[in-house]
Amino acid sequence: MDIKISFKVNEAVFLRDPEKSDLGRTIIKNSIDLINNLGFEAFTFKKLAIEMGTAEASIYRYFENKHRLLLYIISWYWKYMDFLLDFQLQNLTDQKIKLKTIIRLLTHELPIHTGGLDYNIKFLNQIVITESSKVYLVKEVNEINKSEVFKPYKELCAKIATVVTAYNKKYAYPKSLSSTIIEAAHHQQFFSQHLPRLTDVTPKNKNEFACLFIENLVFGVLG
Amino acid sequence: MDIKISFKVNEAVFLRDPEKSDLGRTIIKNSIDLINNLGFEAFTFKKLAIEMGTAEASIYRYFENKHRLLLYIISWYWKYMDFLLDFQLQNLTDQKIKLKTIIRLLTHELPIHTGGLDYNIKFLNQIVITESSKVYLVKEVNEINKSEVFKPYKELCAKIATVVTAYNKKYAYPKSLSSTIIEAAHHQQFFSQHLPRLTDVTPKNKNEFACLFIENLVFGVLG
DNA sequence: TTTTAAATAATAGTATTACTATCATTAATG
DNA sequence: CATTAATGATAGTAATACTATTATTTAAAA
Repeated sequence: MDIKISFKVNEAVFLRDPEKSDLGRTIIKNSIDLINNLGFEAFTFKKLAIEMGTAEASIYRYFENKHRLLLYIISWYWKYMDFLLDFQLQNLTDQKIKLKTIIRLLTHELPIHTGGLDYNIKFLNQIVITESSKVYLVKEVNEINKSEVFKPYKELCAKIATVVTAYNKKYAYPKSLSSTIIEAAHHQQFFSQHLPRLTDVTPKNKNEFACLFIENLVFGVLG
Repeated sequence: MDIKISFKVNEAVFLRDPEKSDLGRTIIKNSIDLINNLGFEAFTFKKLAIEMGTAEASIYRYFENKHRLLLYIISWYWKYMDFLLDFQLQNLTDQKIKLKTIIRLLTHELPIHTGGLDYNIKFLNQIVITESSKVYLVKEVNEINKSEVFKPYKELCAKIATVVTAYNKKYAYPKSLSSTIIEAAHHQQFFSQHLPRLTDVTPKNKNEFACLFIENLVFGVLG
């Protein structure tokens, strides 16, 4: 069985759908590699074009600018996370185990799923940790938000909030808790990698640290 | 009594100390206004120079680039926050009240303190919310960190962690909780302003929302 | 007060970035 | 086979992110 997973990212994000052509898919694949390599600030369409052996203009036919490309990648990730969540929560009835599954998913590298993901998952993970907040922390956030491109993030957040509420009906801030654990998952991973004194990471629990901290946080608040 | 508050920002951040000349102070003051206006991405030294009626080259004598300028502003804010914290925690003995004071400080506009702050505090606050994470979410974070420029953030975090531990000696993640509440304070304010569905904000509690959420979170985890 | 040094203004210049436009070529579709 | 759509190749422009030079002003030292 050779399942090919693909997600529809909101059309407002791109000019031409990169899923629908070889060039498009190559753009995404190489972007993930190059953004991971250079960081988003130093990443340019010119460099990407050279890397791919294509013309800069060709990339501009797919994305208005590099911010939109990043938004595409991050949206794709959110959709994928949403899918994995549905998949992994299937048949679970214990809300505590559901929450643990969610936290585990948010604080670890994406599992390599059967079927053709030719994106580098390790790199994608790093990009999400380091660059994802840059898609909304911009002056034009209200404008961009009008075209509903942040919907995947909001839906993921809403889905987690549902489980939070199912676990504790009296808790007053399910959505804020959800967005906080998503963001904290990224921050605590980034900090434990680069600025460890902002965390309580130890050499021993390096890989599990963010997961442990957030579990403790969530079940602390929710009881 | 006319107290002039000033904080020494790590010398590695600037080329020439902006506190020590009129031009330097004007650069900071106008930067805060202009970054708030344009957002950090669209902000340039050229535009700043025009705004100030000076030459672009003059600004480059103070800061290597706009990232360093932002780092200066954010460091200044961290130092100021640290000072305010010392000031407001003075004479408090109840650890719960201390924590509430900290949370209140982190989730509200800076109080306008007696004495000459000619920076626009409202703007500074918005910049911290929207732009502060951009100072460390960069590829060069390890390099930059070597020159100790993130020390003010780490010290602030450590100070909050001390109060956390004083409140609950058994809690295992005081530093991670501290960095999380600092970051969540920013995120939840940003989200409640621009992407409210990622939060549980209501029209009624708009101003107090982030504070209420984080208080609930902190005392939920710490008991 | 003069001399000297330091800071700033004014101007120019360069490489890179962030695009847009044009046109020829290739591939896909009907 | 003809037509359309996608790509490649090339050029060009305005803005960005700087560096360099020289003249002028201001401040400090002799």
